[in-house]
Amino acid sequence: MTPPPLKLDDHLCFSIYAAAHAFNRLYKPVLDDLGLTYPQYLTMVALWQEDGQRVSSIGEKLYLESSTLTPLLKRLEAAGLVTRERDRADERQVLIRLTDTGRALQDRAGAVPACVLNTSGMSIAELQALNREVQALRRALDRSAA
Amino acid sequence: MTPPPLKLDDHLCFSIYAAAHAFNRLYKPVLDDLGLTYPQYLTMVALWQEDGQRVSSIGEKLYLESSTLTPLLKRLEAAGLVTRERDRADERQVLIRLTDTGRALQDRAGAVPACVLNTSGMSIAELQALNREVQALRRALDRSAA
DNA sequence: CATTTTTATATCGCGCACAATTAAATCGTA
DNA sequence: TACGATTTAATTGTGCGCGATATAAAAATG
Repeated sequence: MTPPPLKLDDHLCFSIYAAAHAFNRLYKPVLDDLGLTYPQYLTMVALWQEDGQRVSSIGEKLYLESSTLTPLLKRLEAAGLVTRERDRADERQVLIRLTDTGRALQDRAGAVPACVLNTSGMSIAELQALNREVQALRRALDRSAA
Repeated sequence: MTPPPLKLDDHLCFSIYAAAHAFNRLYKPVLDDLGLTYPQYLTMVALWQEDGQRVSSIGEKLYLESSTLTPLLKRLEAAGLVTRERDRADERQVLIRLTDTGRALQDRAGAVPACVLNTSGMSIAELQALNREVQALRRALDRSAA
């Protein structure tokens, strides 16, 4: 009486994994226009929301480790979008701040979420509802991991 | 009258992206036990469902390119789970077949989807319903990309 | 005040993930 | 048969993403 083996399409994890790739492909031309990768875009969104954050603060919001963020932030710095500066009060911390160029990029960044609305054929309400469901799933998966 | 800038949590793409990472973290200990990474697990699921596929056939099912699959399949071959053999009828094609070890691994692989049920606190019906919604989202995003 | 522990970021190694390119085999059509 | 177009997989280069570890600063401890 072993349970029947799950097929690919029965895996919720796979539909999530595949949807993440689909978003990446959809965003690719728009993000190329901004000169950003997708994780870089998320980092900029976090900084537009609150400037002058520490590396670990960004990591907590994006659920990413410093081993991922440090090189990513160096690339954003090389692109002239952010500055990386040690906090004088606590030299362990590195403060990430937007440059004028980085701040200005926000004006063009609305094209990213906009293209989801255009191409998915789903309404804002539908997208918001699904967003809440997936957020609840993530929280449920994270709870056990803690 | 520019639209207000979207915050991180307003992004459906981000909840999907973060949920994919959460699955990875949840699966990590179980997959370590099987000696597989997550994309390797998906590849094995595809082969358990249908043995003897070409590289491109696996790629179509997982939405992955040969540049991703070729090294991944070589690692599965090195682990003794699959064989890679050129089709004699058409030497361009490489047929991927399960070894006895690879087939046998399926018996222990049920632990992977099982741990979602255990830790998410969601019912099978809820997980299936969300799966269908996310699948529909992926299809909607893919349609425009074609 | 010296030692230990904790905290914050950086480094390294491995495995994806994809775009662009290459190389080889097959097919289509003259 | 010839030969350009197509198909199939492999290769290369860039950028994540994380675990393990290193380094340095700050805080806690005695």
